[in-house]
Amino acid sequence: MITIKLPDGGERTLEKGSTAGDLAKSISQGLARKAVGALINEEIRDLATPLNEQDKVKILTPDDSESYELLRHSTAHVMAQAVQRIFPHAKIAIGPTIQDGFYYDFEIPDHSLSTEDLQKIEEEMKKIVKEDQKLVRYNIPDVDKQLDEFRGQGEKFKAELLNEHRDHNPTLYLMQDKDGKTIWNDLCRGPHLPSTGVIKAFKLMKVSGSYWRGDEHREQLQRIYATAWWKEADLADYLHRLEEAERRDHRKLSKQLDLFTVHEEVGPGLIFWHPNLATVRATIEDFWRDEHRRRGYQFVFTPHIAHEKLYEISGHLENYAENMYASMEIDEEPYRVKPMNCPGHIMIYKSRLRSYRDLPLRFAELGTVYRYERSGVLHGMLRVRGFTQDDSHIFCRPDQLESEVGGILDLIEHLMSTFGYTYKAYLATRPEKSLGTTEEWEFATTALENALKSRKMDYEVEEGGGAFYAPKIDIKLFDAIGREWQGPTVQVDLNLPNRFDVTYIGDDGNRHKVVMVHRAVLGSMERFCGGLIEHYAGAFPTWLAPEQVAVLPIADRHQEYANEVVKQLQSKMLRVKFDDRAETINYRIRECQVEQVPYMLVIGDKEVENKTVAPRHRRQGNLSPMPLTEFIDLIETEIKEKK
RNA sequence: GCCGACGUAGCUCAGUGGUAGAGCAACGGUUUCGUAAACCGUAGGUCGUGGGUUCAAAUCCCACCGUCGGCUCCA
Repeated sequence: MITIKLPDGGERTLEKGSTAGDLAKSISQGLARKAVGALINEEIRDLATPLNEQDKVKILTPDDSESYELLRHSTAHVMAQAVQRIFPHAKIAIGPTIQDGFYYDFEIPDHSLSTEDLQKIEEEMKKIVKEDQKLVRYNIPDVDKQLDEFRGQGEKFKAELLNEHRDHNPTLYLMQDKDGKTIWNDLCRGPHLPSTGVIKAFKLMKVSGSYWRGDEHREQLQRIYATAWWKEADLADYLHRLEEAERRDHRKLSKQLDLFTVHEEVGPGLIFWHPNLATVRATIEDFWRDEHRRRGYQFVFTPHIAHEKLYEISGHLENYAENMYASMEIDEEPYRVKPMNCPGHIMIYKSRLRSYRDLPLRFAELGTVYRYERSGVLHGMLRVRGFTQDDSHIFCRPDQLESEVGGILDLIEHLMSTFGYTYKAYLATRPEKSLGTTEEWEFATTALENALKSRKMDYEVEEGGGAFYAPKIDIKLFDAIGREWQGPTVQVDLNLPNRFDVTYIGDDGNRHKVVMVHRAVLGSMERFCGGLIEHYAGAFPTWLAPEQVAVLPIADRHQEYANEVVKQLQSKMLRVKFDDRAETINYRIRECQVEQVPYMLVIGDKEVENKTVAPRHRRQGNLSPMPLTEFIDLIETEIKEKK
């Protein structure tokens, strides 16, 4: 007999050789019916896994979030089998689970998968689900024999993987029909559902290209992305979430709200900011400058091109050339468009001797840079070739590093919460390939970590996730619908101070290497504003809105007073839209609603007579009529509070 | 860059070998209206670009440009 520990702290005694499934049965018939797998010592396993003495076991049912792993992985196998039924010459590669679903890669000679194929494959998958095939784990007893079999079938990818995993107890998962006959198998470490019959709601989403092992020099494969859920309702929810994301797509909203364009005549990845979005950006930049002044930053400006010498010293030509634009000749000398602002800021630092008393120096610049991105990765405003970073470099003494990082984190938290983002920090430590000494890395990493701790910021350590020249804190943002965005970053640069020999004179009269911190809070104006559009779904809060208030006289006889209102609002620096076109009031209100103007002031007989305005808020609807001064107070307060 | 899809009026889209269409927007007129689309009319397109097939091409073929979805999440 063996004793098994249950999640509620209880124990259960079973016969030796019992499986997780047996345990479920011994607990209750209901649980056994619902069971799809087990969490054994914190690991997701098959229901058929034999248990050992003192195992901690939790039976997994569709109510447990861990069960999605099983569902999606098994559905991936169902899909692979379906694809091979329809395309017998298809060779299977890998099929892992991903966020909300899974994919599977195939090599299908002479056929490109289309949307119609996806439908056919889905139909075939439904059959396999109906057949209720058993998924059985099978230890490969003779690897060479199995390799021969895979090779005989032309399953070269499986053969390659098996050969690599030959010493790790490789397993197959057999898919068997009602009579226990194996009709399909896949090299897989599992775990899996007990059978395909429990699979309920799935949908094949899209086809795309991929490479075997992500290597562009190897076989080009076709990938099918899919999603799977325990209930149809959950699938519907998921599809609805995708629709919501699509509704918020900044490229789509840009057309509706006239925000930005890119032009074929100009080139891909180069953004034209139209007045509406430029207003948003300028407002953010003003805020950004204010917050930097408040924190002792100094603003600098640096040239957009520089002699190649600069990038030779910085090492960018050596390590970053593939992202830089080609050299141009000026007076027979080679110049480059700048891909980064750091070397420029170092030039300013090095323009004179710096004393320890001068430090810290905090140089900040909204610096525009140009980087080559492969054509296929460009994406609206989020991935572009020319962009403006809210860049800053802090030059400080080692004893100042921790408090400087603390100051940056304070700025980050202030800015991000103003925009309504929640966030989480990641501390990325030294990667395998890296510059610098162990002491430098330890010193810098500890300073970053201490700053996080003393601010009580929630963070996770990403071992080896740092840049080759710097440990860093990366902050991930979560937007209004819970999506994750790449956010602020703080890096302690262990490279450039050496390359440029950036020093200060210490109180001992000697030269010391400066500590250089590189940081961006918004990242780039392009990506940040693109993200904001989606975060707010185009409805910018009043302080950012391109047009903050619209004035709408009902009829011509109200124009004079309406004009008066417009003047008053403008004198308060409010961004006013005056719409006295001969359209119906309904029409003009609708247009403002579509344009997401926060406030509309309707002016009719009553308002003229009482010298009031009748405000309508884009979300709250009509507010009670009030004197203009009262409305100005209201909107000014809102703007001041950055709402 | 690679795989796949797509490119028709400012926008959203219809048109699959035989004279380019609709709605919205724009423009002109009428309407002067109380909280999400008044009415009538006008104009607007070398169908992404270039080449080819054909008596005839938005439509079929090729090349290029651009856009979109992917190409990291390891059996």
